[in-house]
Amino acid sequence: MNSPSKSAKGKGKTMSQDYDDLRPIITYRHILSQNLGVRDPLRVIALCDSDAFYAACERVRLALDPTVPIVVQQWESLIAVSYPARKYGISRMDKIKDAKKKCPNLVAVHVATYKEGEKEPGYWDNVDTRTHKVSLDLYRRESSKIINVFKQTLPNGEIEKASIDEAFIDLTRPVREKLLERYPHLATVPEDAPDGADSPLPPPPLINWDQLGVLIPLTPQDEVSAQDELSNVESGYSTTWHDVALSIGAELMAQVREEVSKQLGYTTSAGIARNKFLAKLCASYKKPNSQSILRNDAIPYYLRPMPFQKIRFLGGKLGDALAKEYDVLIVGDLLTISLDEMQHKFGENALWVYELLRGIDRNEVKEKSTLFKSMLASKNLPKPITDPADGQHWIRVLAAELALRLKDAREEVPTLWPKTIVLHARKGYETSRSKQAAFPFTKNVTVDVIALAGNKLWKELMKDVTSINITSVQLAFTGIEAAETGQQMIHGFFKTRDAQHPPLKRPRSNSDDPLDKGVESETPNPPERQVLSLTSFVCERCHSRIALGDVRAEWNEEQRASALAMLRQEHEDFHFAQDLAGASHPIKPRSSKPVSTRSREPEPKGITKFFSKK
DNA sequence: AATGAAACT
DNA sequence: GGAGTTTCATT
Ligand SMILES: Nc1ccn([C@H]2C[C@H](O)[C@@H](COP(=O)(O)OP(=O)(O)OP(=O)(O)O)O2)c(=O)n1
Repeated sequence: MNSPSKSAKGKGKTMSQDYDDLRPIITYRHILSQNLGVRDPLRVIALCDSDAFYAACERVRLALDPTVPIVVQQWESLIAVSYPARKYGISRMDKIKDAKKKCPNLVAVHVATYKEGEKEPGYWDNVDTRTHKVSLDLYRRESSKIINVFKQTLPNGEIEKASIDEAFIDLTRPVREKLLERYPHLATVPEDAPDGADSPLPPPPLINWDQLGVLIPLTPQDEVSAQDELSNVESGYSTTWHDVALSIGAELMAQVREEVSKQLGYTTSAGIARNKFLAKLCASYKKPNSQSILRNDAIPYYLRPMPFQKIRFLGGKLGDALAKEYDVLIVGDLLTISLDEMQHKFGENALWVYELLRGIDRNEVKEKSTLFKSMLASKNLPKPITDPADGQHWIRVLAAELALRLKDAREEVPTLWPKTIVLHARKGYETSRSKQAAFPFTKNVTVDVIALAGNKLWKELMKDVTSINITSVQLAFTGIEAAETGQQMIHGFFKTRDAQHPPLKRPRSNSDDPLDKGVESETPNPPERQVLSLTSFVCERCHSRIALGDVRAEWNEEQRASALAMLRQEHEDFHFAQDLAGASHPIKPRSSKPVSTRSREPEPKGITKFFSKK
């Protein structure tokens, strides 16, 4: 089947040819190929989204029954509302007071917060936005647990974390495996096939969609009819092999979601379709705790009446601009705009918008787990900082968060390291200043090391400034990279380092803090005083004494210890860098193909920057 | 390197 | 609509 015959282009009418690739011919070659990527006619993509995520996390943490109406509170407002609570008409951004009015036995949990002096977030009484900082750590951790269940359940599925509670899964491979397993005759090209491997597959079987989720209807009539193949047959619909693929994808997703539910207690909603965009869009067709399947032939009916501002990337200014420019709201209305016309008005963006509207999305599901990411902790200050000295406090809180997060991240990828640290400070609305610096390559990224670096940046930021009125502080790691190949040496580095500095067996050593190790290792079993007054150390490798260049009188012991720890780490990094330079060169990343069409999610561009500096 | 915008949860 | 993230484009 090829595209429908061309019909004349008319104004104000959407053409059936707008959706012209819904039933591509599928051949043996297709099913036997491994790497067709976005051009695979049997591609199956899923988007899985956790229901009322923050609320679910708190519900699980508190071991509450899933039916209790629970809500996550942030100051006086709500940021997540469980489905049971939604039954009472409660919505996000209701005030907690109103919510309680609507549902007197509502369970309200305030988000965990960091507060002054505490290294870890907690659930405190009397939280206050002026003194506390919201912590999303629980949700991040639960999120990564869910991702791990995905990975473990679908060893062959490519997984891309899309947000704290969403992930795309490329099911194409596992689906094809099952397809061939279940229909082994597809694996061999018949002798009498007219075009050999390029012959079309034989007719597909009927599908029993029971238990597989909700089918998004093909037509208004289909909407009211029973969801089975028989009725489809009667209405003239014929199943495709891609439908079969989708149904297998749905099976897999049902399994995965069941695992998440069993292992972790979270319900999820998923969308299953031929590409990311459609998977995402149809995931919200029915929630909670459900999954929806969008067959290719259902795309036009589903997409045309869709308000396009619901589409990812069209939810913001671009969507507004489109709506305003053409004075329309739904996808169908935009189909009348020619590509040329759109390119004229929207340049760069035009092509992929044009394609999106037609259900085309060429983006791959790419595993980007932790790679290529930055890590930012920030705090808006309702009560602005006016004294530069007060910056320290918040920087320390942010540093604590970053330390925790990096530690968590390294549990999965131990060789993760941030190349730079950057501090932003915003005054009022607009006018933000930032300052960045290289971050030492070290395993022991402690609160102190981060805070010290942050404070240094803060000072640079604050100097040559008379009046300050900081309303927002942000501390971030950027250029976080994982050493992948040829990294035995880095593992080695970490190991030797630990071996060289084993925790000394001192009864009440706070051995949790690697900082202690370093200091102590230079002066075994020293009296506390002595340790605390050190301002230099002797390097075991080069036997020189390395001293702090600048010891400030106003430093307290903690600050001094931090400074020393950082100095030591910098010095060790220096040695490590030398070692590296002498060793065979580590990374050469995977191929980066030049193919890429303009897309909103550009292909990885500069992976080659890896280790490029000497 | 610094700043800012945009999009999203 | 608040708070927090992340990425990208521009300067
Ligand atoms: N404007 C927003 C949107 C979301 N979130 C947070 C709270 C949500 O729990 C989490 C996930 O966002 P979703 O948009 O996926 O919404 P929910 O998971 O809460 O509900 P749903 O079941 O509709 O996905 O992100 C937020 O803080 N602010």
